Amino acid sequence: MTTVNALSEVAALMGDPARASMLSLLMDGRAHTASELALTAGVTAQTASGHLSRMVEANLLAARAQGRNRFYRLASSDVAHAIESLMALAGTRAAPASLHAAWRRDPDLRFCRTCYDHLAGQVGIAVTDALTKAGHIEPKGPRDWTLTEPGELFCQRIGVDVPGARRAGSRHFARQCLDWSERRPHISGALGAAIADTFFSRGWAEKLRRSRTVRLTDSGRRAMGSHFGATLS
Amino acid sequence: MTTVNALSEVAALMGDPARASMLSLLMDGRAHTASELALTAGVTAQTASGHLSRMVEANLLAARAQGRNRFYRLASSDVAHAIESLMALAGTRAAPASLHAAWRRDPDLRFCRTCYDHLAGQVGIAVTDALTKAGHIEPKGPRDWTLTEPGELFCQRIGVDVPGARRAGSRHFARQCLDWSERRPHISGALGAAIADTFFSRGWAEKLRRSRTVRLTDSGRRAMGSHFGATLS
DNA sequence: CTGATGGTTCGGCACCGGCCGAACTATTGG
DNA sequence: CCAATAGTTCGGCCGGTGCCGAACCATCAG
Repeated sequence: MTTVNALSEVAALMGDPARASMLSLLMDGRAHTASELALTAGVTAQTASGHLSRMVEANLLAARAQGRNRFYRLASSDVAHAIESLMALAGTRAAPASLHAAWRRDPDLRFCRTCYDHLAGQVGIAVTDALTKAGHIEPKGPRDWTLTEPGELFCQRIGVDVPGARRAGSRHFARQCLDWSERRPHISGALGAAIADTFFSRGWAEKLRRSRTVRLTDSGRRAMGSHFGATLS
Repeated sequence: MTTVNALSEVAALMGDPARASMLSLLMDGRAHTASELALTAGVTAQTASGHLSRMVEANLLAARAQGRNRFYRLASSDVAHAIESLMALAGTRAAPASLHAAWRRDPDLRFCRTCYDHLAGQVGIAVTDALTKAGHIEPKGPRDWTLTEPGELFCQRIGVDVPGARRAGSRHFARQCLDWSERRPHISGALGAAIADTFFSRGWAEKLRRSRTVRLTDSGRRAMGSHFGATLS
């Protein structure tokens, strides 16, 4: 009963095209201003303002005032995860042919992107697969992983701040997040974020402006081979 | 762009209270009739019918007609996953399956009964699940199974007359029949009947008079364990 | 202080979509 | 063949909500 209402309320919030556009943009994990979000949603500022306050009210978004701007971001990685799950569903919808075309249209996004604050797409999957294959992470429960002792050493070696990730409050440490383009779980949670940080700080990857797309640098490609034993198409 | 629309469309479907109620009920993984879903959603049959066809259209649900009922179930585990993610956002856990009054009224019938000439109820489901899990039968088409080579040997070993079943005229050989109490498919058709015959002729089960209820004998319970690897409540 | 920019609140309009009554089809059982 | 039950389609009503114009705060630059 109550859970039903909660489900419909949350889903209804995501079900409006304008709000869905905003959420999509915010999937890059960054904070965006209200006017920026209004622009991408194709509505006026006052309409966007209404949408945004409703989503903050429902704990989908978090807002932060800075100067005369207000920045909005996803409230938690759980929100990002739910959105990814819905996008995965959209992939199964009717007319697979036309949808395939949509995928082809954005191969870079499928190759590597941010999902909230961790890596997704083929690169995210490749990293996750490599960690699994090497025994660095092991499934624990239906939606989590544990970092094994060799995994801990490996992370230390490539410069992932594991202690920092463990300190990350009540956040899940190593979570499975369903990748909508690859349709398989990649690693998220505090550890997933720490790994992504490593990719960016070591210059293995860089965020493209105004997009969730991430470009893997040449040194990033070499790192994928040497550290993760992965060959990317 | 395309992915945004897809996101909002899927979310909007889940965002209606009536549809959310239906999806919540279907989270038990079983198939439910249209009228049952209408009842729990608190809408009339015609309204429910509209909702259901829209969700089938969007590949959220799968429908199957049987007799004069239409059974609806979640189209895939991905759908269940997405719903659970949304529920997690609201901090509420998915409610456990609600028990139907009919189940409590006749637990024996629910445990084991004949469905025309084959076994149904928990035992029918357990047999079917065991055959599936062991790779003895495999789904073929929307409503049939094929008997694999190991399955053929297994049947021969426990004394199921497979050649006789194959000879059974124009009748379907191995058919999926939706179980009324378990709401999941069990095996019917000529092979299902032959399996039931084996249960009766080997003294594993016996029909109760003036009833569809079937009693599993002690040797039947042992057989369920040894041949089918199933533990029954 | 004044003007400019970013953001929110308010009020009213217009449209979408959920709902039901009524009528119709299909299956089952007697 | 008829009655009962399950389900769908059609048409029209009505409420919720997304939208914008206008007015109203807040911050910053000069």
